[in-house]
Amino acid sequence: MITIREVAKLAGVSASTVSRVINGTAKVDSDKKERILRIIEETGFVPNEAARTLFRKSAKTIGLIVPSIRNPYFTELAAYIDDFSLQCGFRPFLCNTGYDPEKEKAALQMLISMKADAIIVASCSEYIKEAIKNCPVPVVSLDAMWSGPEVAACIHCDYYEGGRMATEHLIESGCHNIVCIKGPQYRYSARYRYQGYLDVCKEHNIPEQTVECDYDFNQGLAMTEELLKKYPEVDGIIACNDIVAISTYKVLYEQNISVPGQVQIVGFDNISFSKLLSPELTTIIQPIKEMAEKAVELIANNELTELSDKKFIFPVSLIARQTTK
Amino acid sequence: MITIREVAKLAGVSASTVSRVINGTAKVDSDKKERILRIIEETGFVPNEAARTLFRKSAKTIGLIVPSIRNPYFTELAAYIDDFSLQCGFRPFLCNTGYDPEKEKAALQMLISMKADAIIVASCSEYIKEAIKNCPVPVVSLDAMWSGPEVAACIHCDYYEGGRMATEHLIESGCHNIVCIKGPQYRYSARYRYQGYLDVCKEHNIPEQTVECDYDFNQGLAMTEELLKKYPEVDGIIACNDIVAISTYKVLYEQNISVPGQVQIVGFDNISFSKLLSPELTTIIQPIKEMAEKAVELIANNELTELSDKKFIFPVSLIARQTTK
DNA sequence: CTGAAAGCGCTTACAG
DNA sequence: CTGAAAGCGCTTACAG
Repeated sequence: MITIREVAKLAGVSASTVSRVINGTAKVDSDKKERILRIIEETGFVPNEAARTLFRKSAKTIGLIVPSIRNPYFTELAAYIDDFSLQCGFRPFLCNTGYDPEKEKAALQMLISMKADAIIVASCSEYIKEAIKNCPVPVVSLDAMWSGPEVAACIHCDYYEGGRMATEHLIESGCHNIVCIKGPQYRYSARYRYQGYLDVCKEHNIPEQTVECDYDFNQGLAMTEELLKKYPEVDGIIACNDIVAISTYKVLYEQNISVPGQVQIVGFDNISFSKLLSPELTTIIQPIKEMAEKAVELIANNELTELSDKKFIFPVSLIARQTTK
Repeated sequence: MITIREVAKLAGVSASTVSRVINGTAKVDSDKKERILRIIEETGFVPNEAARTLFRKSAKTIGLIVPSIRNPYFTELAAYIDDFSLQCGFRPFLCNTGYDPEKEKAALQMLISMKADAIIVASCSEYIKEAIKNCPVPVVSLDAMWSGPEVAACIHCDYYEGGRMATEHLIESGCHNIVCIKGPQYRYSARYRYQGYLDVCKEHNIPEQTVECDYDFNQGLAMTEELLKKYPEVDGIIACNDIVAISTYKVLYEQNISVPGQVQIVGFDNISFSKLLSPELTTIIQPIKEMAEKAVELIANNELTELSDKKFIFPVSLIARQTTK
């Protein structure tokens, strides 16, 4: 691979000068500039990023740690972070953890060693807090209600209100027997949505009817069957996320229970697939795009220096489609 | 950030020695070793990857360029490449191009500048060939039937046979009026699948009935409506991929045309979503996992040095689910 | 078994 | 406007 020194030699100038035209960091005689540019073009020279990173102590990259890229919710999140990062002149670096706390730590470590400028952790468990504590680069928590000084900023949406909205919508749509498939309760998103459901039930004097389920398709299948046995009168289901809502629909479909005729369904997340389904899924929208944008913006604008505990809570909304009346 | 020199000083040894224990690259006195390890632990020292990369001229990373991470087919591919790369001691680096040739080139350039050890390009158009030609690192083409010396290896599956299988399955399932929604014909995958359909039609003396459609949901919606007008007698549809198959199902669902009762559908890809749908989608399976594994394996085992034109063609298979009888 | 030295390829004060 | 020098943090011959 050709180096900046060789380019310099070919152009009859010093490496400093070549560097200056590449980076536009100082005025350079236009003749020389042209020559240098031509040589770069001809030789296909590209600066060695490792050397640059070593010098500036920054890789100009934003790390993103997600539990699973296979989950379309995170895929979308990643896609937005990707776009915004690039737009802001950062390389996005995506790490999958498969929900494994050890891999979360490993990813964090790797990103640090690569001189990432900031790290966005999406939907991580609290286990990682410890590891984040002495992280030398700012960490932004996305889609998790962390508080505390570990994290430079915390961006999430109003899970509680989402839980309320879903329940109220079902009531307004004529449901009398609402069952909540509550998500994994060690997660804030699940806990707060459930609380929203609970409060609306109390306000309306409706009994609490629940089963619990991970954010997982197959478990969604199993829990829906259980739900049907436990609450045969059900006419409305709040699924803990869209994936589980899709399992729910599947079980209902197999059992010839009409949706939304006999049972109505609401999901959470508005993953892109939710509107490809037939019937299209009614769901709670989290403004993923805006949240992703905010995260990158904070990093790019360097608003994380005096860090500690910035919080950004985004509103949710309900989109009524075909699984509710 | 603490450096290896500071660790060395704290441990009362030289940087060389610390380096040796970190990399296990030579015997070190066990007392010193222990001391060094303790200091590393205490200080949370992590080696600067940029410096390492600069020295060894390799970032120990595998670049992956895909058209769109939002497409679940590529997401799955990326997830497998991710896992396998990590297992082989490489960092996976994912780049999205949004089907933009300029971004493909930019991604390639970036990966080169970062000293990636190899680059996997998935489903790229032929435009990128030119850029690949003088790529200093080996490029593996995945899911595209490129030939030629630009590429160190070419991994894809048997598109033609896939096209045949889909058609034959529909015929065996009792279809008499099969319409092929052929994919974008500038893509090998689409071209060869279409050819397979064509040949089976000829063999069975069935008329060719087609519309053309990008690998895109919304266009799939539009083309299905067109198809229904153009061929009102249709009783079997071959969609160019699973996403389009899902659009097709949607249009049929909205028009109260029963699937598979009145119209049967076959897709291509077996994206994870295809079996979450109700009814579950009959589709042609490409062994994505095996293809991803092969790509990483070639790179990790350094079988690409004498490069040029290694070809690996994987067999496809059909999985009959609920959209065919 | 261990350390001093050189070098990976860049960039930016520092002189001029 | 431009070049020589130093340094970013590692690793590996090279001596010992």
